[in-house]
Amino acid sequence: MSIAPDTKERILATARDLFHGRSYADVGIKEICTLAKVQKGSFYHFFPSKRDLAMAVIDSMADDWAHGFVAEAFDEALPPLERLDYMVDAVYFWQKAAKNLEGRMPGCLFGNLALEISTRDEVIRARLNAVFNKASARFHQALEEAVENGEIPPLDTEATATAMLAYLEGVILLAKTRNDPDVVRSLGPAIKSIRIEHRQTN
Amino acid sequence: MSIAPDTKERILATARDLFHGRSYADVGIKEICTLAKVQKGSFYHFFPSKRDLAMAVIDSMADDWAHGFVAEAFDEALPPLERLDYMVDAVYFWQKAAKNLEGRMPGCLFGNLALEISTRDEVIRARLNAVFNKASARFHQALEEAVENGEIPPLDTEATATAMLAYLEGVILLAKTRNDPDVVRSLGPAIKSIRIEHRQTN
DNA sequence: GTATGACTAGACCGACCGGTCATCTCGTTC
DNA sequence: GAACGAGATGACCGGTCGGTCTAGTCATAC
Repeated sequence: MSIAPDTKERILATARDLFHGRSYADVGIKEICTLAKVQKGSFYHFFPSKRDLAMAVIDSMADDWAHGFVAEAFDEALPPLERLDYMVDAVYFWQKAAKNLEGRMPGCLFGNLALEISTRDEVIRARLNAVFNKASARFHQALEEAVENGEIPPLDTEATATAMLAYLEGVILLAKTRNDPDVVRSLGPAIKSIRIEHRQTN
Repeated sequence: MSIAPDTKERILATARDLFHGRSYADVGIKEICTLAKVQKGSFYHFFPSKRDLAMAVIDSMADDWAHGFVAEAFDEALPPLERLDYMVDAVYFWQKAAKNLEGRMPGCLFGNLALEISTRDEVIRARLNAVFNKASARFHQALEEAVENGEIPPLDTEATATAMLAYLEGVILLAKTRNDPDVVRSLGPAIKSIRIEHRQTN
């Protein structure tokens, strides 16, 4: 996107786009190199293997997320429940923009990779799991605040946060299968209806 | 599983297990043939291509679903809301059994394939979408009945049904990423909390 | 008893895969 | 200005991929 970035960055960005838009297995190193205008030897100078590239892509995307629209959506200046709507909106606009560009809804890179390779690679699975845990923590914090503020009745904030993340991933999955970002907009807001009560500790 | 089924059935069953347990791209025809004790020539006698095999696998699995535990879960003799719990339980036990057998949670074959290949193959995408629509219809019917019975206040049953399916898929996705079927049991029941109100038509 | 056609068998194919490696370029260091 | 090393280059490798093809088996039909 920017002008002549470092070779490594170019590889990373290209791989990210290709993995996201298609899948890990379907994208070859040769193709990545061609699009990134990098030679095969250079590629292997920076990344020991395709698998390592995948992990770098995950880290890079997770980083962008954390400091990009996720940070915006979960801005502590926003009322907690509005953050959920913001997040849903952000996903919607992102997916819609991607579809307009490439004709297809790419879905969530992490979800895609999780279903594709987490059965085959324990390390990558753990990595993706960590990303989800971080995302879940954002929801958790928002819920905690919402309960404190009295915006919602007390509930099991941790479990509900995870459930909300699951719902969001599920909505993206369904939207991708329909190739229709509007699914995110129509189903997304219901994320606020999800509730898991405290396990009775009495 | 059964004793010496037809060659075509053996191929289908083997491919289903392998695709489900790993992924479409990661499983080669040679491997399917070996495990199914079938020669390559025989394979291509029954299936024109790997892609056609994938579609046959989807159809076969969808059929098994529809007549198997989904039919059980959504048995009209059950109270509507109990059907949701039944479905969640069924998913949990299935995933847990699979994990005990193979060490890894395979997740939902349809969800897996949807994220892996729906960006690349429009026909398969549509096929998977149809499967999801059928599943959604089950939820829809249950919700309709629940509203009629007065078990729950009126709501947009169609949108809510889709949202519930999305939630279930999302929960399975997260559980697979954690490789922990218990996630299904702990988050699953919250499916009943999801509500999408009627769009105001007044 | 021979022709037919569904099915089996497995050698074979070109393309492509992830990955290696010897060679070269070129800025930096002394 | 020689030595060095990060990085670039692209030919090359063994293996595997999905898929083809010819030959052969065998039950049935006539």
